[in-house]
Amino acid sequence: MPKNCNFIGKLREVGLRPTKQRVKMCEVLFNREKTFHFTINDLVKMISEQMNQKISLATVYNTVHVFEKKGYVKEISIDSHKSYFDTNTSAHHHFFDEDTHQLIDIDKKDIDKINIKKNIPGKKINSIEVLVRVASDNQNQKKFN
Amino acid sequence: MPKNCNFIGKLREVGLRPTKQRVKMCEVLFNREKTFHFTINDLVKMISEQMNQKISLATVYNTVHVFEKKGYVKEISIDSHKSYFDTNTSAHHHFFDEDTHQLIDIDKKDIDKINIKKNIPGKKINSIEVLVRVASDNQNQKKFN
DNA sequence: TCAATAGTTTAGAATTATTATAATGTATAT
DNA sequence: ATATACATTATAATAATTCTAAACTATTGA
Repeated sequence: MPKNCNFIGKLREVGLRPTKQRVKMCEVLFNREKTFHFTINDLVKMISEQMNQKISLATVYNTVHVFEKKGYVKEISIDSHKSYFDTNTSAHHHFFDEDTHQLIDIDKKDIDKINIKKNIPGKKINSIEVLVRVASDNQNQKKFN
Repeated sequence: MPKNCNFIGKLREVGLRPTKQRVKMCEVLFNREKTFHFTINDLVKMISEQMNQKISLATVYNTVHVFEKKGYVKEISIDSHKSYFDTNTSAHHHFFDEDTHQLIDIDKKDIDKINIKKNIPGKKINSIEVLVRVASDNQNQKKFN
């Protein structure tokens, strides 16, 4: 979603009423240069800081999930104990920094096309995603292959 | 872990007392031909069925996590709402069937080596894993790239 | 414009997955 | 055999998420 766009219009387009909570969420999520990775808690914190009024946790959960269903954000599976979301909804790859728990997009050009030489009978591939776990170079080193 | 091995000895090797609960868990997890993917609930159900005695949920949680720390099993991040474990602890790739919620290993030879052309300064790669989501061919089709 | 209504937000309760606790039970070393 | 350290258990606690029902608000159309 481009910067500074008309969030009220965008919300109407997908059949959502442009309430002030939703418009504020759009600003926090989409009014930025780069892809944004967040957890529900991150979002509640940021919205609370930017609004004179408190926002309910349930509203943030509900609205994020509506946005997910409508394709505005996408959930990333990294850690089964926390839900991470991404404002980049295309299938793409990530670094996950195990020290800081930060997600970083991997540019499509920085990874070769993945070719799966086998398929599951009767099943179609929906997505192929790579997760590269990284950590500080001078500690916590594990082998990989 | 090979089939029909001495679980009591294996447990002792990593400093775990071979209680009947742990031996039973070993049998369920490792006494099989192929890699096994499971959730804690799967395991409780299977163990309960195979033992005359009930096993506590907490024991299964605790023991699975001890096994994980000791490198007998490995957690797989697929779905942020459920923890999947795998008896294949090497870094490898998976199909995830979105219809049945089943995990299937991808053989190393069925996927080309992944080459990441960029790195994060000061960070070392710990693992590279690919997740291929599949679903029934005649429904639920999404584009991928 | 302004009420009717359909949809939204909210606080708090409910649910689910997981972890901690404290009492009881058991494997092991001596 | 017995003491002791470690395990198991039922249950309580916690954390993340979802549900609920009442209050609130944006939209529609008279």
